[in-house]
Amino acid sequence: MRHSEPRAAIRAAVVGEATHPTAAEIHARVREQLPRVSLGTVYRNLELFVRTGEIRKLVAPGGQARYDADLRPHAHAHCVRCGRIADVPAGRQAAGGSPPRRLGGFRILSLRIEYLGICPGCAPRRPRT
Amino acid sequence: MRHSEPRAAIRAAVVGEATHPTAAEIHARVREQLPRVSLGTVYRNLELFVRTGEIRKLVAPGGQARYDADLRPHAHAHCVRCGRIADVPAGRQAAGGSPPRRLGGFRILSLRIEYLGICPGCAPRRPRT
DNA sequence: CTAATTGCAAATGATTTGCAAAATT
DNA sequence: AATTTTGCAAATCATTTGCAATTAG
Repeated sequence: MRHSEPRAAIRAAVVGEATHPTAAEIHARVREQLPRVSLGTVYRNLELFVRTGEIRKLVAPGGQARYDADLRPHAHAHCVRCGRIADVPAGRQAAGGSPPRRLGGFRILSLRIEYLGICPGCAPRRPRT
Repeated sequence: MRHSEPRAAIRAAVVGEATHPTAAEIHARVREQLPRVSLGTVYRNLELFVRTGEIRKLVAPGGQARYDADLRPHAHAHCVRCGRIADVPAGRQAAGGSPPRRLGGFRILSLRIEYLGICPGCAPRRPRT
């Protein structure tokens, strides 16, 4: 893998963020510095990073993929309203521990624990009396 | 919700299957009996069933959604090669237990535990010496 | 009779890809 | 100089939607 400005900027936009950005969000951030970078390039590089194991791709129902540069095993809380994803510090529930190597004939590579719910920002604010 | 032939056939195609079919697979099955049913109708009904809680929708990285009529809490093993999804009998790992109601500000609705790996069918068969 | 449901086709939205030009080693 | 990477635009793929016709209650 060669070095390039767009690549470095894309990497920085994922690694520097704790927000699990989407490809479009990453694209926007990269463009602040390098306005000519295309969305296609963002996707190509993210895919590359995922394949080399540098970052992880998170899928959510009915939305864009999000990318996570924190490789430590941890769970996520997905907001079913806005799609936001928050980290759940390991240890809360069964989050920790590495998965078994085999399970029902499958060779297991990784374990994903995802909580679905409503984030604070989307919580229906009860009218004050 | 009214009754209709397409709806009944679509329901039967998900409920009768332990294979976590995709919308396209369900469509194919339904068409064996009712060849005029459109894919749009399949999607509309599946979405309806999901909203009423009759079935559950599973998302996988880079592929179609799959539908699961088994509502008991259980984990899934996703094949990263072919996309197939197998049930993981609860109790194997931390699969069981209902999630906490709140977590990091989120109101938690459900918990998804997904193992990623290679299914038996996709396993690279080691040449017999 | 009235409202829900359908088939069809067109629209959408995210992601991918072909290709010639530009950048990296 | 050889090869990778890019920008752009067009292509794909899954899913959704508008609408007039059909069907259920």
